[in-house]
Amino acid sequence: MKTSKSRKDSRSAGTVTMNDVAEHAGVSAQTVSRVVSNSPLVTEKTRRRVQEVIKNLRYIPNDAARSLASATSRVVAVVIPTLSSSAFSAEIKSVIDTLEAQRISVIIGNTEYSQEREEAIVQSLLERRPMGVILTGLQHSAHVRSLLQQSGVPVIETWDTDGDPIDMAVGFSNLTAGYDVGKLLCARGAKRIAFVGGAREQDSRAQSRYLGLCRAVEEAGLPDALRVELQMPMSASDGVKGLDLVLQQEPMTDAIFFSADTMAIPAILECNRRGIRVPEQLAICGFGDYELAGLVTPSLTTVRTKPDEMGTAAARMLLARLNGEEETSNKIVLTHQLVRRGSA
Amino acid sequence: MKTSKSRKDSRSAGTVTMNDVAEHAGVSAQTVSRVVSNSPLVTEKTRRRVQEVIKNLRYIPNDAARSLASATSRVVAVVIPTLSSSAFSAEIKSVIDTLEAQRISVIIGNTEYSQEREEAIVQSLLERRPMGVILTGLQHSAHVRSLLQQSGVPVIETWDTDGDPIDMAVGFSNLTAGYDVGKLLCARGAKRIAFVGGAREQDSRAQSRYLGLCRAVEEAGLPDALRVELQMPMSASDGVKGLDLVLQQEPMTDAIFFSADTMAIPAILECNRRGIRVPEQLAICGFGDYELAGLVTPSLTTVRTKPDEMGTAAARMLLARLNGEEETSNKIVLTHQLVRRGSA
DNA sequence: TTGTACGCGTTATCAG
DNA sequence: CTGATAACGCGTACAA
Repeated sequence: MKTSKSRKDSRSAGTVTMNDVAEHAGVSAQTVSRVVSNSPLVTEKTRRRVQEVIKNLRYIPNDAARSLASATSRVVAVVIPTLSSSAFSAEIKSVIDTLEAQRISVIIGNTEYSQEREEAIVQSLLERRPMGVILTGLQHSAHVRSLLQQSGVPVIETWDTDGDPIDMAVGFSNLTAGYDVGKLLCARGAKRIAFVGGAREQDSRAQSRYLGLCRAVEEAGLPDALRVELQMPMSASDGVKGLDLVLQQEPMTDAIFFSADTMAIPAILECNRRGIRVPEQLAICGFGDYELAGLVTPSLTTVRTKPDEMGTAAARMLLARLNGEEETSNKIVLTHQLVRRGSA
Repeated sequence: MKTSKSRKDSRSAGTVTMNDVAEHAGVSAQTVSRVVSNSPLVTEKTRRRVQEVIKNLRYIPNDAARSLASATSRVVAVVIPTLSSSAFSAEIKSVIDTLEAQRISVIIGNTEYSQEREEAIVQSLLERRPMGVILTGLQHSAHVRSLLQQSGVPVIETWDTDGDPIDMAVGFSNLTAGYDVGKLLCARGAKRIAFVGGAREQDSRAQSRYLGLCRAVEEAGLPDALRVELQMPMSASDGVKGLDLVLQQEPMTDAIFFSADTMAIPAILECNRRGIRVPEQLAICGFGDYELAGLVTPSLTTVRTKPDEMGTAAARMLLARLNGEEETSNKIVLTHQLVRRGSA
């Protein structure tokens, strides 16, 4: 009879383990394990008995032990730049929904657009030995990249396909999207175009859209687009602020491309209030096709991307890799659509 | 020399463990463990040496092993009804930010307003032995409650304080908030008031707001408020739909209380479009004080709650419990404010 | 179909 | 201040 203070005593005593279930059911722990994991190698009868005991004892498997023994984790990490954008929320929702069926949980890392925070977050997330890591964008510090590559975890980068992924990527071309917007604005006859977005180092995707815009502007033989940089993440009031800054720096501006509908929608509202006629006097184009885009007056011309499809695609791509399926490509380019409405 | 196919071979071979670090550093694994966990019981010299090796070998601790051995998990689960509401996103962001400092990760469970999904999610999340579970609202199935209570995990319910928590709660009184709105609308002289929200069983918090509204309406001696129920989660177009349904069922309605700004804002925009004068002809009140509330015309009268403060408070409350701090109360009631603007 | 032996990578415990 | 040893709860491999 062991009397030494076993470690178990000091733990939350009441924890029911697989062995407890096994004893009560008169089977081996292994059989319980089989029942829990739905192995077909168990008689219907014993399965029922074991499940009964599981229920009575309220046994809940310990995932840490499972992970340790099986070297897999049922966790996927998603790292995003902000939680205050409906686009990223929608992406996460799709990822969660897609992975839930496989009983995989999602851990969220929130960088707030900071590369430093991204490093710390990735490092910390890797300790959970996730089955995959879903990042935002293609721009990451060398440290993050090497960390991820060393670890061998499948990595999926989202929201951008204008570059080479660490491993896999699902997104769209921000460059092309920006170019499309530029073409439209030029075709409308805009002469002085401005762009409002986050700092270029902070949000490289917005930067790509800006570059696309510039290309179109240049092709049209127009002067360079004014670029107004705001602090990320952007809020609705930044729409008004961006509008102010543009008009202040370049009063003759006749078209503004906002890097997100978050800003474009308030900008339209503000124009209405000030009596600035949209689009006649000032054309406005957003990005993201948020819900309200079609409901404001004039309705917002914007670029529709599909965050939910992107999330689903990312999750599927990851599952495919985990299932060892053959990959046709490591990069999925989703289409975006220029949704032409009233504001431009 | 062991030659049997050890299990290690079949694993992702390159994994560096604490023992590897120990060998390379010429110390015991225990010392490495102490260094990793910042134990003060290590000479500065050996600490440096070990850290050097950790860096060179790119050692990343295995959290599953840590959890198993220490019976703690550095994970907190947050269960919300939808990810498409900025309110819940804001709450989550605060929770993540507050917990990040303690290197605690957050796992998100998304119920989509389904109690069934909530059960499955809670069950599954408990397998991770989270340090705490943060739920939305006070309404949960008996199964969920007993599951949680049995497990012994600290539970924090948010967004509602009109009832008894399983364990702890942080929120505000939806009942009072609804009552405040009702008082305001009545004071404005509204005679026929309507409420637009989700199905009552799905969203008990909105239901409480409705009940508060009803009380005020009754006190004013007005006829019962019309209640229009929509499918959760609500989107912007539901604002227009809600408006339509109300006017269709009760054309003489002169005030609408929407259970969320998500709907109230599009409703205002739609009224503008249709030439319905707000608030003269139809007063509109929202809930949540979303960013755009102050930017539409007329600006939206609404109730401000503070999802971010709620998230922070919930996280802190949890940390306090984990630190064994004494609790003054198991329920924190945050204030809400009726923000009176142009629409009501 | 079921059971046994062992190891997964780490921390707790206690001896030095 | 450091190390040896024994768990932690489960899955893998193989035997029965």
